[in-house]
Amino acid sequence: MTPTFIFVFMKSGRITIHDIAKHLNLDSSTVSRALNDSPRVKAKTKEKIKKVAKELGYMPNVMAANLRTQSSKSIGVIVPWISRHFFSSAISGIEEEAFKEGFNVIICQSHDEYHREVSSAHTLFANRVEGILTSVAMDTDKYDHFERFIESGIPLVLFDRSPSEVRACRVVIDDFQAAYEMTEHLIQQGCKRIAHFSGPLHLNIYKDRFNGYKKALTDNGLTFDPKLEFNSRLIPDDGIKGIKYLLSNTNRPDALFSANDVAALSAMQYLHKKTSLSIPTDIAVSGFSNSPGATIISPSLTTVDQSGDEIGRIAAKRLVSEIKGEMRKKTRDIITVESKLIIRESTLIKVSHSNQKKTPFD
Amino acid sequence: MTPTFIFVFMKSGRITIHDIAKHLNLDSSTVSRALNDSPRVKAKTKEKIKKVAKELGYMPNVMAANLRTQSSKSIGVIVPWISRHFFSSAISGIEEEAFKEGFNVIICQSHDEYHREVSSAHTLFANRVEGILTSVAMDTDKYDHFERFIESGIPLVLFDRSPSEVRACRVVIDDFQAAYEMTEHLIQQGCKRIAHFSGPLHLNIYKDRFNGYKKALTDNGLTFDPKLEFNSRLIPDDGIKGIKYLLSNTNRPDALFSANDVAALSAMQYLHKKTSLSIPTDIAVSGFSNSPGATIISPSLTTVDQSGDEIGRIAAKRLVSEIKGEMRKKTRDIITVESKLIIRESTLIKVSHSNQKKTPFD
DNA sequence: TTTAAAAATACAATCGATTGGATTTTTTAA
DNA sequence: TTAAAAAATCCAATCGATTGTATTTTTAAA
Repeated sequence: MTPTFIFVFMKSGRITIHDIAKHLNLDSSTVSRALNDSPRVKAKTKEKIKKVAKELGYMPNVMAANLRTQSSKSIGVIVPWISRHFFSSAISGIEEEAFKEGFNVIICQSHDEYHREVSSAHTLFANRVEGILTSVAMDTDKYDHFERFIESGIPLVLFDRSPSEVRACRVVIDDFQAAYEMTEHLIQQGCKRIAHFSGPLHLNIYKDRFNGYKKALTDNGLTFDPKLEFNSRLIPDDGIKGIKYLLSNTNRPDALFSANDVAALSAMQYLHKKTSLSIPTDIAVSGFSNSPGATIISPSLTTVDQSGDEIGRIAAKRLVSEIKGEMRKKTRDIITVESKLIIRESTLIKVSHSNQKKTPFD
Repeated sequence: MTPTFIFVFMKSGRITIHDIAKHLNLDSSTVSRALNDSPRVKAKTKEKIKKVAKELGYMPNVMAANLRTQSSKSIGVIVPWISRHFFSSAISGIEEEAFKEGFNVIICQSHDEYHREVSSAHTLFANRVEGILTSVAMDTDKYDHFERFIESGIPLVLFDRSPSEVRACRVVIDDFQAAYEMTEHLIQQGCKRIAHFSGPLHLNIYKDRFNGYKKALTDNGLTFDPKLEFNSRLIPDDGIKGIKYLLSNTNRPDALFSANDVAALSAMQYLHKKTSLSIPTDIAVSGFSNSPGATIISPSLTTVDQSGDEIGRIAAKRLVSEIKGEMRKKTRDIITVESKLIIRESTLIKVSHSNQKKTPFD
């Protein structure tokens, strides 16, 4: 290689398979096949080609390859809020899995707004993502923007908030069962008037949690009192409004099961600062999601652990296998990920042996 | 348009500019120019073309355009942990800004490991990202993997953990000043033996915080006692180890300033559960970052607010303007984002009027 | 009406890798 | 030694949009 040659390379910026081919007096097609380990190239030739490629610092131009193969090697993710712990954990799991499989992850957030979700879906479609992972916005009650992917044969996997109206695989936890167990736990602790903070009920997760709660009540001889339900979007402010509402009732509850941790935490803070009620003896409190705050608050919050990381990982795995065409048929499978009741101080009225855990402080 | 024609379109899947051109008996170059609003195409022709494009449901093939223009329209982000609140907020801000400018955001996480950071950088380079945003891993103390971008003229912007060894713009807060103010605040509260949880000191942010702390001590007539420094990676476990260590000293501190919230929070929990010391009267505690847990813990944690969202947004803005070539010279600017001392209960020994804030519970 | 200038459009190469088919080289068998 | 089979390599089209240059059409001026 002459100095002039080097200069040309430097100037043009990047090495292509043609440069390698020229170097070895071969055709670029042979170089391409060699680098892709095609059986059509002799082993010895492959070696030579790979050696030169390395020497010249060759890096394949992903865009060119993608154009030719009509594959973008990227998947899209739409979540309500990137910075919400559950979602960022899910993204983390998705990223892990996707990168392992050679996919890039393009992230969008809907801010829980329908129109933003639609526009993100458009953007991802235009970017030719090979698959979509999403947890829908609270506002979303129409699903046409997803149909487009389904019609184009682009795999779609829903996780967490996953409306059954969408014809796609769903990765969820058993919200009904988890809520049922949580409610039974409260009943076992002796609670009789158990209140519930419910979320938007057009979203299956909140509907299921609500139903699990009601079923556990009736199965245990308690009747569901509509006055003990407070429906909201479950943002911090709603927790305060909700607990205020419940306490304003003549017959206040002796337990609160919130459909998410966020609202439970702010309700607890309200109880601490503005009332003399103590948790859990006067009122037991539990949440849902096992957010980081649950162990920070005192008393620590009983909740349901749903690993965002694991859900994200599993959803991504499924998506990739659909993209690769490994699925017999892209049916509307429901993949249920294990969730777990985490009993902490906020509901432990009767201290039992099995519930006394080692703390990290010992 | 004949039915056969439609069929061909359907079958081939997607409409290209050539299809539009054929439809109107024009050349594809004219179609391309029309869709890009080139002045070389008559207004009337543009209209016709856009109308047909819409009718046929044309969507540009981003990959083809990118290949031709040699631009990927995407930027890469490498952060230690996607799911850490500060970073997910930063990503959120980055996403906002990038999408507004038509860039996709490809996310990688280093898990605070050097080799993962290197391999992420490689992946992003291979994907021809047009710019990189990063906060480096704790383990990272070599920076060659970034040089490659700089040499190739690919803009790089560091935020948060941003070693000055890298020849790139940095978006940071004034860690020295913030730590200085925090320490002075503790001194004003009457604390005399102020301990510090320091982070890895090869990272500028932790070094600056440490230095700001020491300077404030000496400026206020206190001497820095090395026994009151506990150095670690500041993970939750380190908070416990650190406070245990400090309490084992003969002369225990009356204040603790942790270089992050995580370690401060776990130290506080240890103090609650395993000692009879009360916060802030026996020992005042403060952290850094204003993580969500800071308002959940009781007493609420005094800390320094650094908006991840804003830092991400500003870093992305800068990166985009470097990509667009709007910078005169890509000098190693340092952009300082405003941070703010948030005084809460964990350090409020003397209650002053100015510090009494309205709570969201009123 | 003619012609030069300007505007609009067409042509064709290009980005870099992939891939079916054609051609050349090597191997194997007769 | 030669022909057929197999292996290795080359040729050329392709993916879809972009863009410099060439050509045609329109407009304006003489």
